[in-house]
Amino acid sequence: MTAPRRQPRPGRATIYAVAEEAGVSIATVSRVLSSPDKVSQRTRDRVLAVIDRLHYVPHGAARSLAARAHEAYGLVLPELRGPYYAELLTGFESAAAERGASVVVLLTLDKPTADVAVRRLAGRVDAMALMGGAKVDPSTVAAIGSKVPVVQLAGADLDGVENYSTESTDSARELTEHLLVDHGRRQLLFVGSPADAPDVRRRYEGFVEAHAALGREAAPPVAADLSESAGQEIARAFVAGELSADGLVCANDELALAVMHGLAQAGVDVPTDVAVTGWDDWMAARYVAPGLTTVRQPVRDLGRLVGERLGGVLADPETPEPSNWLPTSVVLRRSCGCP
Amino acid sequence: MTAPRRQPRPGRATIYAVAEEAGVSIATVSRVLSSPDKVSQRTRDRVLAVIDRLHYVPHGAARSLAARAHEAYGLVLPELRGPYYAELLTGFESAAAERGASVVVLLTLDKPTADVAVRRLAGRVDAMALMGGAKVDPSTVAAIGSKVPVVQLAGADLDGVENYSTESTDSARELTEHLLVDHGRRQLLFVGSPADAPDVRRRYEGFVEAHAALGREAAPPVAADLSESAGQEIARAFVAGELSADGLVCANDELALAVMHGLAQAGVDVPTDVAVTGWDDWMAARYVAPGLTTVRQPVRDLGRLVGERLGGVLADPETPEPSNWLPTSVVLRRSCGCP
DNA sequence: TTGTAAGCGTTATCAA
DNA sequence: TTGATAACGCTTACAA
Repeated sequence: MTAPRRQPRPGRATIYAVAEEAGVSIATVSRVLSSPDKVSQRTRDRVLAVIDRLHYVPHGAARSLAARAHEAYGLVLPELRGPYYAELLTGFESAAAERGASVVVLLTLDKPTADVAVRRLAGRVDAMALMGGAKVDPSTVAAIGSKVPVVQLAGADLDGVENYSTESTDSARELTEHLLVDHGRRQLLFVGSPADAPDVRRRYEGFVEAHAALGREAAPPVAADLSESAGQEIARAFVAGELSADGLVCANDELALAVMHGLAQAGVDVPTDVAVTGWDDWMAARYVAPGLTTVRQPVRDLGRLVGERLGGVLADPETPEPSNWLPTSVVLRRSCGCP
Repeated sequence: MTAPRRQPRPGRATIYAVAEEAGVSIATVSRVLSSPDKVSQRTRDRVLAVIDRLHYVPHGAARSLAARAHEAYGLVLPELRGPYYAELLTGFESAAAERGASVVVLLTLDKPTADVAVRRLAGRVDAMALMGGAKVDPSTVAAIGSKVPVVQLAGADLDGVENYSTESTDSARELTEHLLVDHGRRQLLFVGSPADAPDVRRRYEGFVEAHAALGREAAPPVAADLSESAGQEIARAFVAGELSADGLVCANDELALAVMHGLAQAGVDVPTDVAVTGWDDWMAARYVAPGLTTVRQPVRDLGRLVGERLGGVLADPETPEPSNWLPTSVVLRRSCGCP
């Protein structure tokens, strides 16, 4: 029996309360929880019974402090709209959970002090993943990178920061060539803002490459958020004649679907009058008419890969870096002109 | 100047390193961060400069331990598919962030030891919200409820646990009556598993009530997950004649859309041959043809409400409980038979 | 197999 | 305005 340091404060039972009740030292209680085999059967049972009766739950912060591990990974995302981020988080959480780590999610959109929040987060997790589109300042990335392992997701290529993403440029080129060559489209427009996110930029690069390969010049991108309202606006502009094209390569499905819908309402036929393509292959893409031609990416796998990678470097900093991109595939449906 | 307790370990700078560098005590460094006005301008500037130079970030666990607050809220969800959970999380995170709290997300689906994870989570957060569909054992809820404030989201009515949800039964009754009365449907089937989640159960109750109000008896529910594959299976069964109905009231949009799509492929006309309705009003619902009649819920607001509520009870346990349900609205489109 | 005791890196109380 | 110092609730050598 050990000297109890405090009177049984109401609220949460501590390891001291359990130790006292069970007539053992706090070290033994700790052992019962973390290395049960180092404790005799009898003692273990007695302690476990008390733990159960008192609903004892170890204080996470105290545990983290003593064990020098937060047992948590951070994930920084711009937002959660659409299927992309949710899938990413699902894969990430799953990998984290398998390693006994919780996931702390930080959404940066609409947060004026996102960089401060990211720095703060770095003090509460063992490692973190930053989505490129979250627009965390490179200086912040560098600062926290010196404290905890940090990787980027679909981010810009920063010095010394691993970057994991799905393949984008090649698929965008393939898709664009398909429109240009197979469907003979003459005037394509890329809808999306390359400056907003590195992966959108890579898609636009593929768009440009496809044109270049045919000796043509790609039009500059038509700026648009990856949102429904941006899509409606694009459709309006198109119908109003402010935009002229026979093919719209949209940066994601949400945008593409909104565009298609707006076009259809104005009597513009897709794909006859204008082809439309998206990116992500979310569920709705195959449920609308015409079906949306798009690019499928293994986003959940990407999240899982990154979660596993964080676990890897944490376990051993020398762990070799895995392949940092995942293959995507073009999914042809009717919106591009395919039968 | 204070006695430095440790040699400057590589990796993370501690408050001691900052104090030493700035020639002040750790207490002063702490004050600079938490109550800057209690420190003289000169000292503050000097300390801040060092903090900046060293990229000092306070150790979250140490801070939580000393300050007796984790500065984190937990959110337990079954999964993240569809727009519902992502919206919920977005609202929740936003409210948490405004209160300086991080959000720890736990996904229970496919986790054999979800209850253990939830208990563990209770030791790392100041308060938590549990989604009803996450199927956390009531005994677990009770156990952790004695340690930290806990509320349920769209959950079952448990003794002593606040439950927040969107209104369901009334809207389901209204929707069902609309099908029965306005469209003269004679044979409706509810597609979904009431036992899987309390809010699905409440929707089915509304379905039953509508029938009862007309002196009819509702058919038992047709079990189905809220998933695309379940929807395909339902469509197959319908086409195969295993299910007979002139109206399908589906538990959510994902399910409804998959059913509609499967039906359309088999040449069954919606709504002529069979009406279909969903729940959630996600984006795709208005982009498919025919548009999906569904129920719109303010899910993001719900998440925000719950986050605010946790902040409220934490700040003052006597904070009066806010209204615990949010209104929903039936959205009529063509899939129910409306023009 | 068990207990003692020294941290872990902060916050906050009390003096100075 | 600042500095000592005692918690905070654990983990983990090291002893016994």
